[in-house]
Amino acid sequence: MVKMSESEAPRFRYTAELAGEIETRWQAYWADHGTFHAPNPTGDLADPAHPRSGAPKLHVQDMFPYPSGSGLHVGHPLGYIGTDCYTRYKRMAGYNVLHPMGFDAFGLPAEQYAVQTGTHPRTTTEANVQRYRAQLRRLGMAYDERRSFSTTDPEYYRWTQWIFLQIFNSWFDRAAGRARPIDDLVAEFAAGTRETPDGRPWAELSAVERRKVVDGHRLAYVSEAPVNWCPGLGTVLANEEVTPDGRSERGNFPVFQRSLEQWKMRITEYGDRLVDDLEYLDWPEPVKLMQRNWIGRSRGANVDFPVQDDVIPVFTTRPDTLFGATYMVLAPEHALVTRITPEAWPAGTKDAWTGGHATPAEAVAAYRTAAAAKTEEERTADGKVKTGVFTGAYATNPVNGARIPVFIADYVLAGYGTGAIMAVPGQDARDWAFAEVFELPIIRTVAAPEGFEGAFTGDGPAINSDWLDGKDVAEAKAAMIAWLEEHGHGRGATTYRLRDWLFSRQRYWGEPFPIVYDETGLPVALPESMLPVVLPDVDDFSPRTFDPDDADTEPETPLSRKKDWVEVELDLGDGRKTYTRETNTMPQWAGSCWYELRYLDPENNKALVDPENEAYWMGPQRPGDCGGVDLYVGGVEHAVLHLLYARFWHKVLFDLGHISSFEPFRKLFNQGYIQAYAYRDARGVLVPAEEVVERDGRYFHGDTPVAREYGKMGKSLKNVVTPDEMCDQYGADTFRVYEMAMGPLDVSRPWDTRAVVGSQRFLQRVWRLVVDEETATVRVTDEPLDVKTRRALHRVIDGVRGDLDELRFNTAIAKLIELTNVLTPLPTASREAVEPLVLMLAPFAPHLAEELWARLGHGDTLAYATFPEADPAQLVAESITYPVQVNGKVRGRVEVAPDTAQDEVRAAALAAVAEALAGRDPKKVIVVPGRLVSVVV
RNA sequence: GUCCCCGUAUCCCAACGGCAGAGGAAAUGGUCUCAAACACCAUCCAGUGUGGGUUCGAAUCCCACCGGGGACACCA
Repeated sequence: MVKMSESEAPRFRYTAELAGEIETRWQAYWADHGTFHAPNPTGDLADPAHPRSGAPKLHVQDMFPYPSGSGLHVGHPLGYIGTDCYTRYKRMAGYNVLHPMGFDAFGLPAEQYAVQTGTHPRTTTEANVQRYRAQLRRLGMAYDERRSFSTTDPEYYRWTQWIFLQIFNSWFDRAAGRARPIDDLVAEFAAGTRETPDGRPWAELSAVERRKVVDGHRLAYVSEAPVNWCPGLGTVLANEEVTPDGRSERGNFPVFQRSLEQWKMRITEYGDRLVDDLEYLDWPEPVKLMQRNWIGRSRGANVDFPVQDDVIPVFTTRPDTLFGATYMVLAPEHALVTRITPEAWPAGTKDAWTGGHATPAEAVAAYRTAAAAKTEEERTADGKVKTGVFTGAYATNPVNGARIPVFIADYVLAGYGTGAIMAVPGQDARDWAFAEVFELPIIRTVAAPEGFEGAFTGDGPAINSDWLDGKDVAEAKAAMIAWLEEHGHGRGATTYRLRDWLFSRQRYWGEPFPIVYDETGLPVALPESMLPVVLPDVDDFSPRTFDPDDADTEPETPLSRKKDWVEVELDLGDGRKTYTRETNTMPQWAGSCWYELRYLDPENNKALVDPENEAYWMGPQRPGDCGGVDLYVGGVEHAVLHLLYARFWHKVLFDLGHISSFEPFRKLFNQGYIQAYAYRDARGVLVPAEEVVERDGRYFHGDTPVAREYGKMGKSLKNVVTPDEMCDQYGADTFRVYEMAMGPLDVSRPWDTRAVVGSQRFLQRVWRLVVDEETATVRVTDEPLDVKTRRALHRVIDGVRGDLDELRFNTAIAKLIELTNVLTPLPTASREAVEPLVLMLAPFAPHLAEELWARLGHGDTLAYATFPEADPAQLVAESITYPVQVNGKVRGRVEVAPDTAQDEVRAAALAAVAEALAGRDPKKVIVVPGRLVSVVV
């Protein structure tokens, strides 16, 4: 098809073939000349002679991809093209632009492929990275290729391991609210300024005891704790990697709670700062909200409720409602349940409370068994109907001595707060629902509005609350906390939903820990000089996996089978000894937790980043600024996981003085997705989307009618379109312009190959404006523009700059098309308009723009040419046409000079609509300068 | 169930509270062609999801509802 047309089209038309030739040539030029190298202030990448050396900086970054085996489809590069257009514009506008790209290359698919085929994951990964690089180069991305890396490069993960050691070798000083070196903690213990856990002097502790105390404070630590064990994957998972219905995010296998010894990171200590510092960030509100939800900070109080000889602490956000606490509920799994359960039902036990059982012990046992058998899904699915059972025990409400029954119920979660609550049905919808089922008293302690039914959770004066009466909720909370603390019944407290980050995985394809164990079984950090700990080759890449439903299994790591690697003889200061290596590997998130920093100084082998380079590219820009990447573009699916972990590591590095910014990404932008239609025939079988045709609004595959559906682009839906196909059929520049012109960057939209031709026609018109299609001669003249066209040109320049600054690429392109359409019919193509047009086109269609720029007689790349600036004098219209409205309807128009006084406009307007007024007196005349005149009669 | 975002022409999308259309696709007609495709020219197409309100004036602001997408979902 394409070939036929080329044989008869004018010889020098801008076809896909010509575009391909131009594109290949300019890609080579850019690579050969290092056109997009960005100079650093210091170190290997410093270059004082660079045209942007010392210029204002701009650091723009994309969320780097995992290089999958199937390569890029047209949806993947949307954000990359967006940042490329933006940074090319900003570079021309005078900024020193850092726009790098790397690869998040550790991860499960390469490992699973290795398990199936025996191919080393490194082989697969490197081949995929090469393919991605080639695809991105073909799209004309202006990356500084010197700054590219994969997280799997030993020279990269050496620093990932180095950061792990920083975290391992520090602790969180709550008084200071920040991380400090672990040596400071040891010094405090030794000096006696900090008490040891059991109160004995530091000197009396044995060496092993001391190490255990210190290890208990490290930000990275090993602990035996309930974790998410996924037998189907053969590994444990972080909470964030488990779906709400209790399955693995990857693979969708069942996940079980098991108590296992694993590495964790003390991210919970940073809960407050991770919430509070969101204020500094220019991020989409939904993402901030998701982070707040995930961290789940609640302020309130812990209150002690005596139950027989025990004291059960509860956490509440509403200490002000304590007088309304009419019963207590423990989670079924709560440790004290058995102890407080008496032998017989006390007098006055209601039938509804016993579940029909003869003794409390029976009732409790039956309820616990039933609750344990339920999955997480079942527990929440029928969440409306409250279930539970009376334990037979009574607690004492500390504020008024009231005797209140203690229940167990599965609406109280063992893992949150203290696993027990005081129930205040008057002010809590869940407690209200439970109280109705179990006929429990309801006492309102906040005055509800007249006629209000149900639990009232709003603000209002306290009632039925003795000395709290009349206070509003906030006052009452504060007063109650003070009272509890004064009388020893409780204290103010803050709880988080966030848990410590499970950091070890039983996988092969990840960063090894820089940790060994000595004869005590305690971890020992390897010194920096031994980094990187290189991932050894093994024969078998798979962790031991199990029947996905078999919870009673134990993880076994691939590295543990490599005995000659695991056992190692080292001198770590105590002479040569045998140590055992840690055989877990780090989770995939590790490499992406800090890559924004390595781009700044990728070849530095003395530090992860030189402080001067970090301060220049990412440091705070003004007092009160958090610093960070100026623009970070990626999908919203990383709202919690990656972005939370990266913020955490960044803050630790900040605390330890390695960097000057305390947030990694100042501005975040979530790009939309390109989705695609898929088609099924009557049997429900997918047919290749490219073979489907539309006739009269219906869709056919051959002669078979097919049904259209809308979804992700992917092999499974048989609707993949690749950028390579688009480059072959139209050229990379056309593809770039099309993706940017389809709509705003943050809006998802369907792919439509048929519509791409519109962008090609546009570029062809621009080409034709400069180059004669028959002779290839340049047809641009030095004749000045006529006055009207000049004004149009400057309006477009002004608009395009404004659009680009706000990432509104679609409207910027529309304005360039508009300008082209204005210039096309003119008898002569004037340089005065064509050159700015070519420069403004450069961010979107860089190859074509470079080619035209060269043909216009410029000897150098336009990457550093000045982006056109509008002449303010040209933006003032020579005359203004005012529509004149009478009662909201346009009844006439007047044309006046731009500087006409309002009175004159008013007079002219009234004259213009005299007929419509028909002699009526205007009640009111509104003149909106430069816009319109509105007459009210 | 709660919260957030979005509903403009056949489709993708524009429009500081001020004449609803910037741009693209499709469709229709034409120029070119032996013919077709490409290219070029022209034409066609909505009163802004629905109902109220504020205003001289509402796609835009407010309220309710409908439809689509997303987040959270016993977190005390």
